[in-house]
Amino acid sequence: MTREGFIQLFNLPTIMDEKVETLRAELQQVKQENNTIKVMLEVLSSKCTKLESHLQEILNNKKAEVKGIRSNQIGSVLNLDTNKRARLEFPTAKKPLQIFVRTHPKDDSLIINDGYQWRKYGQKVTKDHASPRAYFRCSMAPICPAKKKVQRCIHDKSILVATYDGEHSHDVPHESLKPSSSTPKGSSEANYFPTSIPRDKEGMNIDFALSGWETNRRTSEDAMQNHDNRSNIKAEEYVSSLIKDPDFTMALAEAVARTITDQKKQKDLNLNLDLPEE
DNA sequence: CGGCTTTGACCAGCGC
DNA sequence: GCGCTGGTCAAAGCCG
Repeated sequence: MTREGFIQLFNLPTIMDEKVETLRAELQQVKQENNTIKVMLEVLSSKCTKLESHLQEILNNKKAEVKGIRSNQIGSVLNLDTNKRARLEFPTAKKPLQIFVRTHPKDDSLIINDGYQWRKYGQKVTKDHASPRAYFRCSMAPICPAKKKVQRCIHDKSILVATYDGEHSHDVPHESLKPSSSTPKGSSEANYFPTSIPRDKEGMNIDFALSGWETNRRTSEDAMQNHDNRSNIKAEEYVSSLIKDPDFTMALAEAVARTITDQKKQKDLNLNLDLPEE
């Protein structure tokens, strides 16, 4: 055996250890990506369900039009009969807008900086969620009917799901797209990409928090924090144009599906090579 | 002191 | 009618 050969043989365990470490790191990364895709799939699936129900609703409405408005008249009479506790009810939008916001994993607050000033009026632990749901009311105008519910995603607790009800009765506060000074003391707010998604596009809104999360996590965190007003508005315009394109949603779904296929291929390859699986 | 959050109590709707 | 659940109220306490 040559001298070089002996040295190589002597260093073999170290080389193997390094390789194992590299492979472990890669495996870990793939696992994380897998989790992200799971969440995205869940979101897409829920949106698909919403679209289906919306379609069903449209079909039902068409049927109702054919039959006439008789049933609606009966319904309104029934409403008048109710002798229930008078709640301050304002006319709200037909469908709530849902927004997904990524927060720091260690941040357990339910506060999202979306440019408006919200006052928390309740918190509840719901049946199907381990994390509590917080209820907020817009406090920018005395009689603003806008409300929102904020809850953490079941599968990824770093993601906040905000459901908006009602429309604001005042102007959009562009200035406060940055974290506002009126923000509750000491609370860290979630990074937020403003949207101007029309309500009729509900179900097609994009999960800003999720898109490109794994591939560009660090960049997006830093970038979002450093966004100034102008870039936020630009982003808003850009996102709006994307959302208006129905092909974009399809392309996104295809991309997710492709990623899953690629991952499966990689896994099969690893198995063929007899690589250890955790 | 005003504005906010917290939290237990209360209420309405719904299913059984 | 009853129990469960989600949504809201309101008193108490905290903080700048």
